[in-house]
Amino acid sequence: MGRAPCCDKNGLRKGPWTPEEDQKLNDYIQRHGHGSWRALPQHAGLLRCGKSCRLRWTNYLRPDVKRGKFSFAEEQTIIQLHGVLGNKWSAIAAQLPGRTDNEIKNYWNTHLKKRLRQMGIDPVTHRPRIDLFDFSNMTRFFAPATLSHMSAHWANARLEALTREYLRLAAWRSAAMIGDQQNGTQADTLIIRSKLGADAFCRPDINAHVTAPHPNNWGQNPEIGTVTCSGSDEQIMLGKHADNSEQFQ
DNA sequence: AACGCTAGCAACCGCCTTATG
DNA sequence: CCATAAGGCGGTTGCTAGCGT
Repeated sequence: MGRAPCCDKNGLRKGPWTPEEDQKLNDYIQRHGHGSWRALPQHAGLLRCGKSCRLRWTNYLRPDVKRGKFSFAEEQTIIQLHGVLGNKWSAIAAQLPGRTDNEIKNYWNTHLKKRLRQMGIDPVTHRPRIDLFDFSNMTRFFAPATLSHMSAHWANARLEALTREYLRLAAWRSAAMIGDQQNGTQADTLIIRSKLGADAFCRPDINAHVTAPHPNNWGQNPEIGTVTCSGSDEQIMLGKHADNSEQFQ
C-alpha cells in the first residue's frame, strides 16, 4: 500500500508543533537555510521527519507568509484561477504572494465552495448548476404554458439576482444566463467574453441590459444577443456555445 | 453549566514527479 | 536507461474553538 509513512520509524514526533520546536526550526533555517529537508531535523535537533519540517516551514514559519483574512481581491483571484486551473493549489498560490497552497485549499473548501453553491454555481465546473440553469430546463421554464402557471415576476427577479452575482464573479470567462424583462425576451445560456474585464462587474453602477432572441426563435437561429452596460460605452456580444467563446468578442 | 454540533484549519498521508547516481 | 531517494502536491483527517440548546 504505497510507501510507509516517514514518521512511523524512529519514534519521531507527530501532531501539532510546540513553540520550542518552531523556535528550533526557525533558528536553524535562518542560520543555515533548509538544505536537505531529510537531513534537517537531525541537524536542528528536532524529533520530526523532514517532510513535517518542510510543511511547517512553508505553511507557517516562513517570514513572508501572510496570515489573516483573505481580501475581496484575493477571493476573486482564487475563484477565477480555480475556474481555469482547477485544484492546482500550488499554481494558484503562486499568483497570491504570501499565501500558501494549503491555506488557499482550506479557504476554498470551507468558504468559497460553499458560497458558489449557494449562488447556484457548480464549484467544480464554475457553471450554473444543471438543475438551476440547464438550457433544456430553461426552455421549459420560460415556455408560455409554464409561465402561465407561475409567477413571471418571481422568475425574472431570481434570474436577475443570479445573473448579477454570476457576472460579478465570473464574467471574464463565464457562461451566464440573462433575462430581459422589459422586452419580454429571455436569452439562452450564454457565453460572455467581456472587453470590460471582471472589475466592471464588481461595480454597482454598471447594470447589464440584455437584448436577446425571443424564446420562440430558439433552436432556429443561433442569433447572438448583446449586453449594453450602463455606465460604460462598451457592448458585449453574446452567443450560445459555451465551449467556443472565441467566436464572441 | 454542560453537552453536542459545526466550522475552520494545521498537519498528515500517500501518490506523483523530479533529481541523482 | 533504470532504480532509488527526495521533494512536492492534493486529498483527507482530526483537533479545537465557538456557538446553540
